[in-house]
Amino acid sequence: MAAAPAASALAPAASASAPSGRPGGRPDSCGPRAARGLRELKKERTHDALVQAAAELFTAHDYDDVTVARIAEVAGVSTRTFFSYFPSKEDVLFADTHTRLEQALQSMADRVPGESPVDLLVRAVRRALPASFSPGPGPEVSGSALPSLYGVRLRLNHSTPQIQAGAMRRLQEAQQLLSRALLAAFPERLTAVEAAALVGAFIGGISNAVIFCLAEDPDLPDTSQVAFEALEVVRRRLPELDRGAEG
Amino acid sequence: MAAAPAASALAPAASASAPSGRPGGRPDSCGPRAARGLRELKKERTHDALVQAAAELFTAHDYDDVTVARIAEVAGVSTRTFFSYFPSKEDVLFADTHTRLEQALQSMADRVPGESPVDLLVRAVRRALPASFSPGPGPEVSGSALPSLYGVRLRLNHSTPQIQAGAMRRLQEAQQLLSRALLAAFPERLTAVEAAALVGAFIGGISNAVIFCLAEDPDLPDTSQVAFEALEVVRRRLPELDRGAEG
DNA sequence: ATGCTTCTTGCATGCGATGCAAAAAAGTAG
DNA sequence: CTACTTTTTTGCATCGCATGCAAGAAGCAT
Repeated sequence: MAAAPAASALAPAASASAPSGRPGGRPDSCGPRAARGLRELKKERTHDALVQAAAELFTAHDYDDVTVARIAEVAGVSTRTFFSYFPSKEDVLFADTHTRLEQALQSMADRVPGESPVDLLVRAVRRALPASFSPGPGPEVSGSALPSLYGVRLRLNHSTPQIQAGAMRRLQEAQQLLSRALLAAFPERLTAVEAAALVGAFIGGISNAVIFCLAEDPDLPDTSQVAFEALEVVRRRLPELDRGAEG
Repeated sequence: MAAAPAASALAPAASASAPSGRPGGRPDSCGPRAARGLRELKKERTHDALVQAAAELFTAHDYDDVTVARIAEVAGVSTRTFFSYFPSKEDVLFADTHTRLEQALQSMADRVPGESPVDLLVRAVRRALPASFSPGPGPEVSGSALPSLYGVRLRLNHSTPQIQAGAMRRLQEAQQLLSRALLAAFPERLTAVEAAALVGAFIGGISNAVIFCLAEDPDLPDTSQVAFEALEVVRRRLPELDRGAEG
């Protein structure tokens, strides 16, 4: 359908999901189906209903043609309640993105002895990539498989600047956390600039390649293929592309 | 004061500045002071007045505390008129960013014979960098020196997610154009993925390093120093950081 | 001046988002 | 089951951003 962002791919950041009121995004950790009380259970149900409703509506209509009131209506709650689950209309679209980032950060945490900084970074990125580009149902969050918010984001990203901007900002925040984690894994060997430059180079190279190719061909079959190619370019072929010659 | 974005640094994209009505951003090209009629002159004056008013207000107050109505009032026009000069409140903050991108794209156009792809890219980036990080008055647009929107962006960028998002989106669009230009400069030697990966790696590495360092120390004296360091890391030290050893 | 074009302005409208207080539901005793 | 506390939902009012429209004002030509 549409085209632009590998940005949404690598996930958002650690922003608190609960706006003001109590009914936070979801009963925090506590295993998938360990709802202790009826309260927690209904909160989870409402949360999922809102995401589900949003996914369906955004699949069928443009971003600006879907009102928060309509999402809430389909989910069976009042408009006001929506904003006690998500701080903005935009956020419901990124409800599933915390998982990938946490995976990547986890990879960063357990580092293999002989590994180089780039090794570690690449391993973390590789682990997050496949889940980021599968157009199928996103990683099931909390037992009930949510609809593919990734697919919706992918389509809305070239049609709606606001979504593209939000995706890029979240990707940026993820890079900050990854940089910090990489620096923490190699406190002796890396400076802050080196860690951040490495993370930015790999994530930036991959995401820009995917976005660029999607802009050329919106119906690109395999985006993860492009992502892995770009990864290799940044890691291996960069010196070669720095050698002068006549093209 | 504040902290985050080298993003705003590299400028925005080719988005049309005029929303709906005629009174576009500014009489397009036609030299600094070649106003042919009274119409064009007043348009330019109003445009600059709006930017000036916005810069002053955003310098003194937070983004959300400055209403469009107030900006228009200070500029001496009606609220409605603001939106015939800028499509949104956000856009007035990025009124000066087209210059740097055009500079970089221009550098891409005239390529030196023996130059490698990385050479060319680095030259283009190097040319855009200094202008991007000087906290002084931005590049004077059209004769009258406008106040430093860069400084305002820098401060608002860590306090206002919306601005950070907008800056990242514009940087992303700039990367798209740079990728296309680089590919056009080396049609035989580069694939689309390679060109995009290169651009993304360098811009991503630099911007993430600057943002990361600014997050650690908001009052960092010389951001361009960090930028050039990051550039060298991506270009030269990447292979070294890929060699396994005990840290 | 007479018209034509272009820009400005005010008005009405719709939507996103927040604060507040009342109503409803869940949880906890007794 | 009843009474009481806590939490969640809801409606309502409000504000700001943004757009469309039509009337008015200003530049501009003949």
